[in-house]
Amino acid sequence: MRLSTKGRYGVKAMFDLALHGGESPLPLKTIAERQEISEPYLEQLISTLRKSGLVHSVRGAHGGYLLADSPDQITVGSIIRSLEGSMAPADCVAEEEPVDCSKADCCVTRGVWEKIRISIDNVIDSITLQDMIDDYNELCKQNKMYYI
Amino acid sequence: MRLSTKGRYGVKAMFDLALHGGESPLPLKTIAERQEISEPYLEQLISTLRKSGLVHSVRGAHGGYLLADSPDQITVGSIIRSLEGSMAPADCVAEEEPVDCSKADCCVTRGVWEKIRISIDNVIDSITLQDMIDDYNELCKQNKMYYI
DNA sequence: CTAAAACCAACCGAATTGGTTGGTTTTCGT
DNA sequence: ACGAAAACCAACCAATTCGGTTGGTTTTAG
Repeated sequence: MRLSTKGRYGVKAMFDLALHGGESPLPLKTIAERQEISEPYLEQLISTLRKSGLVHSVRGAHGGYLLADSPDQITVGSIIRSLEGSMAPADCVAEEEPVDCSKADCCVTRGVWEKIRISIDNVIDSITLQDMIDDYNELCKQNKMYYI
Repeated sequence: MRLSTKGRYGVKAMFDLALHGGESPLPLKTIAERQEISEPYLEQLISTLRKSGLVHSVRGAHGGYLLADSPDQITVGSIIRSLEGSMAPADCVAEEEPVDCSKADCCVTRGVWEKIRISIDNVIDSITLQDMIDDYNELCKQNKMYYI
């Protein structure tokens, strides 16, 4: 049950924006190169993130992207959900428009899928970009591994 | 990040075996019909489960399948892992042969994927087929919904 | 005016998914 | 001894998804 590159690249890009972005917009090219992601592909992903209101864009020369909110207000969950939809292991337990099954009221496996979904949601909704920055500062900076 | 039908059908089939199976082997046809799964497709899945040692088979007429252990010894995790591999959201945090990344020692997103994997593992390894039977008895039997 | 950058739509090859088809072997009951 | 039931097995297949690429247009700072 792998996450697709959409979710993984999306989180990487948003983390990059949180770590290296500031007042002035960060061009996509910079993010794509630093995170080693195909730029035109990342463009599709960030377009989705923009439509979800997680980033703002500035067009034209010296344009780029900015986080729409402070890093401690943006969760990994909101990023992943924007790009991949619900983290439900089965359609019948998705948050948004769960496919309803005729046997739902007596489906034991449904209970299992729901427990998994809730458990994933708890994790991804509890991690913010600020948490990741803090991790980065502990994990990497002291090892003299900057700007990754 | 949906589970594929392999994992979902596999858990359903194993639950069916736990609920309706007994001393004598249960033919696949019965399970497939009751769970509304294509029989030849389910055959591929149960073949995998057999090779993983989760079920035993009896060939010939009046043959079928039996759980290899008591329901309280078989976890949902072992079933899903047999059919789908690790529940890791990214290759770099899979239990078995994690693809190692050159940046692993300074990768913050890796930490996120690992937390997700551990959280999923905790849930699926804590649910046994016996737990599902107990849920069934509470949830369905009192509503007079037998044999589903 | 030009370069940089966001924005957009359409296309594409490869892999995966969710099966099906067409057998063979084994074993029970008669 | 034989027929039916059932496990076992390998190969094939259509549709979808994945992970992009291509080829533009619009916008804006300098």
